Amino acid sequence: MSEKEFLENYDIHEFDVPLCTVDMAVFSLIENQLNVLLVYRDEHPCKERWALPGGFIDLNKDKSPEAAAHRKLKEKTGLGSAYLEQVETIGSPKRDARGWSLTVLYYALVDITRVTLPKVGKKTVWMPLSELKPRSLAFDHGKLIDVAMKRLRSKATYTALPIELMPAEFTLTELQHLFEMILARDLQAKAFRNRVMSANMVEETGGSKISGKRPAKLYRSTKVDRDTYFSRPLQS
Amino acid sequence: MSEKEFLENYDIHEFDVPLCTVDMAVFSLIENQLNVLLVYRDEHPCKERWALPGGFIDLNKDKSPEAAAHRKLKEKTGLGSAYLEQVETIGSPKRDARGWSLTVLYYALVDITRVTLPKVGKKTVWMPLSELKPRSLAFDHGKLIDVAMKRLRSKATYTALPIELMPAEFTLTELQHLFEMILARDLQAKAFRNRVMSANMVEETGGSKISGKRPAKLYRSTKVDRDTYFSRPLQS
DNA sequence: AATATATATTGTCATAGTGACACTATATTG
DNA sequence: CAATATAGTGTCACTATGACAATATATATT
Repeated sequence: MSEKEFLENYDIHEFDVPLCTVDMAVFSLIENQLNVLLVYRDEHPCKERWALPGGFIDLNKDKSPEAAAHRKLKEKTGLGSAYLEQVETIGSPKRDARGWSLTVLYYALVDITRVTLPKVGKKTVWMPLSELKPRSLAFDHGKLIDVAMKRLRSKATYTALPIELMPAEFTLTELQHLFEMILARDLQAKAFRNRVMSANMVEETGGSKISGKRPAKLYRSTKVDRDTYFSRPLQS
Repeated sequence: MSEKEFLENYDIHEFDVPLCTVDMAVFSLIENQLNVLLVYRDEHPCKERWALPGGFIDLNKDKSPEAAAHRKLKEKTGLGSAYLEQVETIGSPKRDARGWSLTVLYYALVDITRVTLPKVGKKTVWMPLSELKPRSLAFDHGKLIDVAMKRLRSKATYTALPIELMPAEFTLTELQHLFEMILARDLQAKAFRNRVMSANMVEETGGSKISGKRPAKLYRSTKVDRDTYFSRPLQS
């Protein structure tokens, strides 16, 4: 049999295949709190529960799982571009009542000032991580958020990635607070500042911000390569 | 409609779904060379070309993509356990002639002295990476090996993971050669030894190995947690 | 206007892991 | 016993970090 004949006779519907989805933990920083984007489910399964944005890969629209994730991110946040990273692919016969299902999990870091939640369509909400009840979410999405959060935490120890969550201009103290929140521990101001400055990850804007007493200098991200790692991770 | 009714009426075969596979880059160390396991394809598509071990997730046998990978590893190498890590999930409409396909890529590190290739069934071969012609492989498997290798290289800068490739007993010079091969650069013997010893990743066996002149002490892995990272990555 | 106070920012020093490279140790070979 | 090859160590400079004291600059208070 030639390859042509083989392909003409091949029918994927003859086989048992898993459900195949893409899910995303979209993180943002709102009033000094880490938030994650949730979408309300109007339909079965897990009807009337909150879930991560995501869904089936559209074989006609999507050229890759990344493309599917970007499409869904755009639908939910209006953002055409944002930091998006694949975390892990998780599958089991149990996680979706419809059958054996596989999801490619991503996380996205967005600057909340650039987001416009859609006014029509599905209900979406920013949920502070501190108020999240993981068990209440649809499917295993509580666990997925946990996996994504662990990855973000790990990244924060050896890259400046969380800077993606900051608005256009920010102070180093604000940035330090963000890292402290992600890492769930306090950092030394001097060590943190040396680290950030020597990596050339930010530059002064010239402006300053008064948040009480001494004004803090404002910085912007220099948009260097996200893959540039610090020469040492923060100590545990 | 109740959830029960919904599920009874749900038929995955109504939808266009991607082909869903698991592929593995199984690395081993043979005669001081990094090798990768290849399987000969008897059937279309990509008939009569070499490919990575892998294939469709079996919804009846496999409880997770990891389980599918472990099952295939056992089939091809006889190994019931080995270091196995998910790398990335890659999909596109083009990579498989049968249609839109998604593969969860893993890499495995095996001790070649514990491997027994199956005598019956598919032809399998250990291919030295130095002799590999990536373009000649089936599908995009050349690229997959490259992705897996990049991950292994990255890991070698901040973990002792490659130790999984070594036999039960080995000398530090041999281990250093392995790291040098993976990283594609020379390392300082003193720095390397300090690093390995202070992390308590190996212990002396008491024996020694004569490979010419002064005998080298033999060590074994202490099987500490694979997730314990060095406090600093090797400099680039 | 001087002082208290809160937050921002910097100075200083000890510590620890790395790279570089010279040096020592221990076997075989002729 | 000397030459040699490979194994393994001593030493030092460098650098990023943690710890914490010290300084800077604004507002609030008197």
